[in-house]
Amino acid sequence: MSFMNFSKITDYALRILSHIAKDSEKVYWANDFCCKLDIPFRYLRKLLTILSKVDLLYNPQEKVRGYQLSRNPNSIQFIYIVKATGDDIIEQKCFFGYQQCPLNNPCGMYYKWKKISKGLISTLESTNS
Amino acid sequence: MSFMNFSKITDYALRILSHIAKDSEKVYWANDFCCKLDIPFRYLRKLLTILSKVDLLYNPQEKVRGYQLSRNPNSIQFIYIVKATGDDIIEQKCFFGYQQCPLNNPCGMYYKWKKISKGLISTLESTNS
DNA sequence: AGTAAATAATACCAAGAGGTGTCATTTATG
DNA sequence: CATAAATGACACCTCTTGGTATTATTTACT
Ligand code: SF4
Ligand code: SF4
Repeated sequence: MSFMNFSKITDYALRILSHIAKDSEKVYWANDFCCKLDIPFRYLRKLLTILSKVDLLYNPQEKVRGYQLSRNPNSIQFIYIVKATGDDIIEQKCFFGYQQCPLNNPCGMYYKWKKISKGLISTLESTNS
Repeated sequence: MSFMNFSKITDYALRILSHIAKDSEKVYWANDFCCKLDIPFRYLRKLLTILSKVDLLYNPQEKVRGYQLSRNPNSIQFIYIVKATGDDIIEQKCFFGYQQCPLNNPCGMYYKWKKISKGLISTLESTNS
């Protein structure tokens, strides 16, 4: 029952990385996020380890707790976060949800949908955390 | 794991109504759809009764089987179908998925997201089955 | 050293979407 | 009228996402 939505996990990842980017020198703990970002604490903790594994976050030093961005915030495009958390941004999806187009020629929605899709993707590519 | 997707039921409804619109005089049976439109038969049957109840389809005459559009195909905008099958197209959704914006001022994504959202909605409004 | 706190790992749980099976009813058709 | 086919209604199932609980481990701090 949704349309222009990311999955929850993507929403949360975007919130976290965007929040960290505001002060990317600081070392953050799970506690720093949960209240401000409206993410259930246990789920947040799970998510943080996921983000570490896909190399968006890391523990800054050996034997030190907490998280930082794994690289310069300017180089983390939103689209990378979206893809890393599993949302499939497909360049051109069928408006009717067909896996395989049953038509021989593009239907009336083909170009309109493509245009929207392109705009969306380029926005996600041109913005960073 | 999805982004620019409708729900399955919306996809199916779009396929059905779009298919009927090609020859809106004909009276259709469930059988006419399932093979061509790639919808599981039992689910299709359930969906057809739903579409009848929300007044997108109707049984053309009393005591006659089958389905037709309930009105002129030109007057059935895609956005109406999308809404009727439960997908919530909200005029302006938060990019980060917040229910309530935690910021005082619009964030960097506000206007970009709004623009995409508007384009999407106007496309769905300006196209019909 | 000893305790508190942060994290990792793992299993489990809940709700909803998508899909199937069954049976009863109703109409078409011979 | 009798039979086949289409439909409606309803229960049930499965899989994924989102979320919780538990336990163990590791580091910070006194
Ligand atoms: S042409 Fe139309 S039906 Fe075919 S894949 Fe493109 S959007 Fe889908
Ligand atoms: S300003 Fe940004 S964070 Fe606030 S509701 Fe709009 S998109 Fe969401």
